[in-house]
Amino acid sequence: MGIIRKTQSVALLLDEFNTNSGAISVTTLNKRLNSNLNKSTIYRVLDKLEDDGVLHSFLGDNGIKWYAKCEGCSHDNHKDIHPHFQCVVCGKVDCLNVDIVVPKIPNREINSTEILIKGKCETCLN
Amino acid sequence: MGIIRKTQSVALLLDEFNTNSGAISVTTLNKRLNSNLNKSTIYRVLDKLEDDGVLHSFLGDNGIKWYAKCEGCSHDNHKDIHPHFQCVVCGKVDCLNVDIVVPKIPNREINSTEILIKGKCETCLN
DNA sequence: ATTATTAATGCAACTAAGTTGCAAATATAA
DNA sequence: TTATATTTGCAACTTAGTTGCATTAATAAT
Repeated sequence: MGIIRKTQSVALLLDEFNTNSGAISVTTLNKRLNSNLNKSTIYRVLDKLEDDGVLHSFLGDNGIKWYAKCEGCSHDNHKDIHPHFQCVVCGKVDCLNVDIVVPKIPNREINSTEILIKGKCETCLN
Repeated sequence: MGIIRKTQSVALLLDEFNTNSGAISVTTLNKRLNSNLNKSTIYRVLDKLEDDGVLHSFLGDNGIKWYAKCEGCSHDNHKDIHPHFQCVVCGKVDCLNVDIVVPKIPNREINSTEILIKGKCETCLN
């Protein structure tokens, strides 16, 4: 079940994603908002926003959860399956607007695919 | 730095990978071996075996670390970059012998790519 | 506008994965 | 057989994430 009431917590969290491009890790959100929001609240609201198709989540480098805004997703159709890119220098993560073809695999049914590409981002290249 | 001495711990852990096909999660190894080995030892030995190119590691569904035997890797050349498949029913994880083409991305340097495919495995399909 | 209802929040306590420092044990070299 | 240095176990710790419950605050009903 997703978001039902428009609360301060929801507004604060959504604001983070509206004022920043790219993905944000849960640990970063906790550090940024811990004076305003309890960590349980942060986890619960993010979970609901994902349910609603507003955010999508994925695992970054150390198994830490990241969230980013969805484009064209809904509750039962998370359709922007795209790779994520994590910079090994600055740690920043972005969604990549790239298609990667995952071949069919004999005798297996594919539900979803998570692709994490690691390397150096634009700003850290030089 | 990798393995230097041939200890009981190393033998016990390697045995797990020799008698089982597929990948094994750290949590499973801890459950299986906790009467023989301390968890610190398990983490440390796995780490060294990865350094030596005997095992490779990756993150499964919930950010839990999995290990599997390498084929043709060495300390400074982990060359079997392949996708991993995790069954959403039984939780089993296998290495897939499949090539997935990751396109070059403008203004970024790609170091590595982790691909986790989720779905139903052979045995859980029916 | 006031009250009633129920979702959302804060809090504290908890679980589980993973790490670390240090003393004791055990491979290997001398 | 002894010396040395790696490896191990242990206990204590860190951090991500979860849960139950009482309180707070949106929303609906009056």
